[in-house]
Amino acid sequence: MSSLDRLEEDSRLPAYLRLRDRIAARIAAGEWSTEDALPSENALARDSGFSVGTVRKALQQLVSEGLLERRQGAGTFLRKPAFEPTLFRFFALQGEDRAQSIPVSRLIARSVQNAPAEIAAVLGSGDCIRIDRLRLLQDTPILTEEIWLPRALFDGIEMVAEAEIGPLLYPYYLERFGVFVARAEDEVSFAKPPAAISKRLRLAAGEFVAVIERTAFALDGSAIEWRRAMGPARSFRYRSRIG
Amino acid sequence: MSSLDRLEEDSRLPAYLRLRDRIAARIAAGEWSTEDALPSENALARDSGFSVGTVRKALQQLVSEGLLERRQGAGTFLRKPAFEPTLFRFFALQGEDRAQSIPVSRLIARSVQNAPAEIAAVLGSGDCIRIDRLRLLQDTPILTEEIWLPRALFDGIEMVAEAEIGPLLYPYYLERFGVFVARAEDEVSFAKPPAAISKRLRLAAGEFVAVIERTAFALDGSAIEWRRAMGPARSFRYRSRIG
DNA sequence: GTCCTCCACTTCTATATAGAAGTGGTTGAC
DNA sequence: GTCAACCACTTCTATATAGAAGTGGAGGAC
Repeated sequence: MSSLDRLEEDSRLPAYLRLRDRIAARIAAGEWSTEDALPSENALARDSGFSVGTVRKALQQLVSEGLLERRQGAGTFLRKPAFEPTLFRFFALQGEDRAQSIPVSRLIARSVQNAPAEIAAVLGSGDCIRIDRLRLLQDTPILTEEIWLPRALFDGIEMVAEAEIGPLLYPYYLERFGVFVARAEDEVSFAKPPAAISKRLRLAAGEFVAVIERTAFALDGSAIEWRRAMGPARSFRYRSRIG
Repeated sequence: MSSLDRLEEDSRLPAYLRLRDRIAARIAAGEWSTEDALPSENALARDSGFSVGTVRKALQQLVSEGLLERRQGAGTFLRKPAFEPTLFRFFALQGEDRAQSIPVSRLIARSVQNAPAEIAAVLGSGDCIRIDRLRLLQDTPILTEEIWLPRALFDGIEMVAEAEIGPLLYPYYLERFGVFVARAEDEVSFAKPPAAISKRLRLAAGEFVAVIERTAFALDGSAIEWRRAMGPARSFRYRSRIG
């Protein structure tokens, strides 16, 4: 089931972009694993029929998209993007020992559902899977998440054993479903939480939460995931870089 | 007073990076205005003595840094990064008419002050100018800002007529002081405001604020400005893009 | 005036080539 | 065994050249 089949090559596109697409498809198909060198420029040029310069441009493109990294003298390597750490850094631990404690994920519920209109509009379809997840740090609830995935891409994820998924979702999306998260957009706000959430996070009465609404996108720009995360506003800290 | 003088060219750097630095210096010196075309690749190659390919690489570098944009057939142009719009988009107007109302800036106080230790550490000097500013939308206070600038770079800004500064600071930094803001780091959190702030924003008793602490950096990576903005948490919305 | 064609100019694509710079393993001297 | 020299291999820099693709203005047909 090569991903190449689905890829109708647009001949109006310049050669280096078509080559980029072909390599990206092979990456998505899992042809190379992380920390494993891709073929060299010369080899790719020979195999593809393009010149070395064109191959370089295609590879450079993939580097700028964050898919590959190249090390002079050593080779070209797959780069697994590290999204989750940034998300978890949102909620800084109050006091002392930050380093030693390990965040834990617990799946609360998974089901096939019709997404609300706004979410369906973003994802392009209302036929969705909903995942509810709680993340804890030293048995203290830090973050509750509500995650919506289009069933067309992630069919079956509601049945997988929890242990198989692991604490990080984006790498799992890639490995199991061939879906690569290229970028995301966050929207941060503050709100009074519904009673159920308040209880789940063990908040004091009237305590506010920070709300992070995130839309994740694939390389081609289509939306892949929508999620809403909430955590105690008191300990909230969101870092972001502009420009 | 050409910025070139201060720039000791590191001869170990590859040619395209040295050329990049030279062009960046000319940009920072204000040689070209926005929406004004830079010299063509051919012209730059002739003048600099490098080949066209090397010039292209230097320009491409500046594009990827967000300083320039190139339009095929038309030319290479300065790109003024649009920071302030993003900052103002933080606080969405609650209800109806968003488009037609125009945000207003009002300077509350300006003075030469010794910065607190944490801020001095970031800016590299405690000898600072402090600006307090209030931003309003339809006469409603939306955001109060406390801005710290190193006096070495911005000496005299505390005396300038308010009308001259205008509502946007970063363009003014560039025009008046030759300081170019290349990127910034934001940190968003949630807090109970001091009484003075609460009053200034006309908040109800016990109402919380969203806090945005921003450090702005120049091209060379040095910190140029630190600011803390606060606004009612209720109407707060922060957008950010990852990856 | 309005539209069309053409032209000078821009950036972009694609190729070829030569050597520099860095990496990692093998080989050989000691 | 240890170290250094070497080597095959990688990516990176730099140059040159030819033509494609897009822009914007000038000049002519009507």
